[in-house]
Amino acid sequence: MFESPLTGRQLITQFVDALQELPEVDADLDHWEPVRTHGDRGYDAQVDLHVAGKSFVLLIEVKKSVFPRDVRQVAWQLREASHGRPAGQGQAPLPLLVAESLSPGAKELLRSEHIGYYDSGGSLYLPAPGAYLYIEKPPPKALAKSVRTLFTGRRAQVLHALLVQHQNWFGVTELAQQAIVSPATASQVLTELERFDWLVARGQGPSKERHLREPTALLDAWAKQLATIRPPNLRRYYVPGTKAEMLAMRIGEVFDMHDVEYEVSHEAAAQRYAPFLSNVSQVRVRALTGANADAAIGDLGAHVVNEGANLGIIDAKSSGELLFRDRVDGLWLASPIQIYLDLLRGEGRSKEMAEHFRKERIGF
DNA sequence: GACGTAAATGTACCCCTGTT
DNA sequence: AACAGGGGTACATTTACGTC
Repeated sequence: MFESPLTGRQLITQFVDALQELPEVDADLDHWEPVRTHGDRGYDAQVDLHVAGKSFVLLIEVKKSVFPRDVRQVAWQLREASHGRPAGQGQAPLPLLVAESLSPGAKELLRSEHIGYYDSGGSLYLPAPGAYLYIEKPPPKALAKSVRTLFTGRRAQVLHALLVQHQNWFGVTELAQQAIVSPATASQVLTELERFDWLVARGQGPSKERHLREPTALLDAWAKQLATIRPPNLRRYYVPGTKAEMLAMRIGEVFDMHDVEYEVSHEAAAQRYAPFLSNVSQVRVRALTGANADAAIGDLGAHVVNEGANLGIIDAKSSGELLFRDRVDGLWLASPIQIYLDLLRGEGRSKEMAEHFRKERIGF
């Protein structure tokens, strides 16, 4: 595949074309500096804009992908440029950022700073006096994808580690060990989070450490992301001969006996941390797939059912999915973060329970 | 020298598709 | 239906470089 590597030139052209297509708008690219003259950190291009009989000069800065973190620096730079330049026809030139992708947070910041923007997804914001333009489009595919992958697989393990110990400061290698990922993966996730301004850093080089400043924002974003991806498969079973309140313990014993890595999650686990429901009729377990797990399920006398299941199995392909499980009273319970995320994907009253649980047990 | 980061490279796996 | 091959994805590993 190839990632359309739009050049700055192409982006600008696309932007000017987008303006032209609007009614009563005429735009000309009148100045383009592919290479900056040394020392001049001003702007990349200038566009003359005529809209509804008024004329404006746009000073344009081009970037690949822009996050809130980048906005601050660019904002300052463009301000300098527009003040430094003689105003065209009485109007002060308007600063505008053109990028291949702009994150939602970055757009919001730009709007509050009254700096115009355009991205390759077609979003446009131009706060010209007397000629306000605002078009909101979903973020371009590349950005949507980079956000989606942040919350899956190994990367999610890094987020999990950060959330579980959100009060701590971490070096990359230390965090990588805790999350059971490579240092490179941990580093990538951290730099991505920094762009969203959810992280603070102190020190540089080998002594660099990071801390999750916005655990709420991160967990909210994760929850939001979950809604867009399909929930993991659940295998439903009925285990005969055990009373509901004893079922979890029984399952735990048998899984331990067969050396199956597992964790109880959903309602049954939440109930043990923060009682909410009067009774829980189904125990949901995330377990490492394999012969051992099959043997354990067989030993329980469990059989597959469509209705009336009292055991649900969620397959885990690596023990990274069982990160931060906790041994409580002889039973492995999923981490509070994992329980919350699982409950959100559940049915019936489980979303309600998720929020109760987050408030009571997670606290942010 | 130890660590952090980015880019290049390697690898295992999955999904799709066309063939038999 | 079974299968091989292509393409894509998700990570790890390697490498090179910068900073402390």
